Amino acid sequence: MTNVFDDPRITAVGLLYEVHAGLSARFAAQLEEHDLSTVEFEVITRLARSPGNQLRMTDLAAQTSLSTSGVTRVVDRMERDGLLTRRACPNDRRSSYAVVTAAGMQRLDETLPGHLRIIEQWFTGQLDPEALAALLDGLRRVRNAVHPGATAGSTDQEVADDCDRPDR
Amino acid sequence: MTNVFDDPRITAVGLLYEVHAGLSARFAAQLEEHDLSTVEFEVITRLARSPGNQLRMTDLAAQTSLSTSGVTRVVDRMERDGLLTRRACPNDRRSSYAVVTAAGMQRLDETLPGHLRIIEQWFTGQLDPEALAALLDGLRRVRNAVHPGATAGSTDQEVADDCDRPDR
DNA sequence: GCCCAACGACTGCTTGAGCAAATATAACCG
DNA sequence: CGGTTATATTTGCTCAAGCAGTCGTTGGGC
Repeated sequence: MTNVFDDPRITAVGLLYEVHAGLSARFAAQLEEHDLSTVEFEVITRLARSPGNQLRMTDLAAQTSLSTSGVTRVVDRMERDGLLTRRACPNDRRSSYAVVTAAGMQRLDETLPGHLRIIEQWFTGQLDPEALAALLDGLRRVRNAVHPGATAGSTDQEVADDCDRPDR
Repeated sequence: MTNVFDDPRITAVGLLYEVHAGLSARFAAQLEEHDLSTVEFEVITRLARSPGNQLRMTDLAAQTSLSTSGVTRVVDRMERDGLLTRRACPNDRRSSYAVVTAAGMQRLDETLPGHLRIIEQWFTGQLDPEALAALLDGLRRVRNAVHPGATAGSTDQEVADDCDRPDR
């Protein structure tokens, strides 16, 4: 019975994947209560954390797990549902912005607290502070190695400089 | 700029997700060299680690991320490609087994070493033993909490008892 | 100013996955 | 034994996502 699949490396990956799957399922369940899919939540979050609550379609694609055509379609749906709007970029008529509407911001506001609660309940709250720190530290080091260009957070170096009227 | 999205909980999840995405991408790239998709690899692995290199369709679905209809179709494709065969269950004519063929086992043998190398290179090898242990311990605890019925490993309690002629 | 390469968004097509219905079989109960 | 209920798999339909091609726009070289 001493087969390859008991290899600790396999086990390690299995663990990571099970945690991911488990959390994803919890998230999906909670998001569904607010009529949001996982990608819609990701999209609206990325937009909301960006200056002016907007991003060009391409940048949005770069920050999410989607291709540009995927973004086109998610934004289509979300625009239809009133969560987002497209706005033309005044300086470059090829580009357009996806902007979160008031309704979209409200939906996000309704959704976030529960989302944070779930993270707390099933992830961060499961470990005492040192253990959590150790976990995150390990993850961070692996992330930095495997980095597919991530740290996607605020990568907007000088984006939204001259192409943008961030107010409104 | 002190917005909600800098919340450490969000960051923690982001880290986990980036690690997952990064590793998944590496895996997919290596698997593609051997003409296997992620789910195909998951399927063939689950089967190969099971007694007789086979599993009933339903059990296979339970052990993977797929629905039963999803399993039907993956097995369709893999059968067409010669990696798997269906075999009728002699005791229950509703059930059928998916069995790994010799070609399937060979494909898996060709694929696994590289797969393990990738895990080592980008994941387990990134941390010294204690840090890795701490990471895995943290993951394990979160997994046990969020557990969607996982520990999918050798859950086959008394499966393949009377419904099975595990030999050829 | 003109041309051409690069770029941004969108669309047609294909693929893979899930849900729900259909089919076949099994098990149970009287 | 006959009927009802549960279980295993497959199939029809729908939908979301990617790739590759299209169209309009931009910017640089000359």
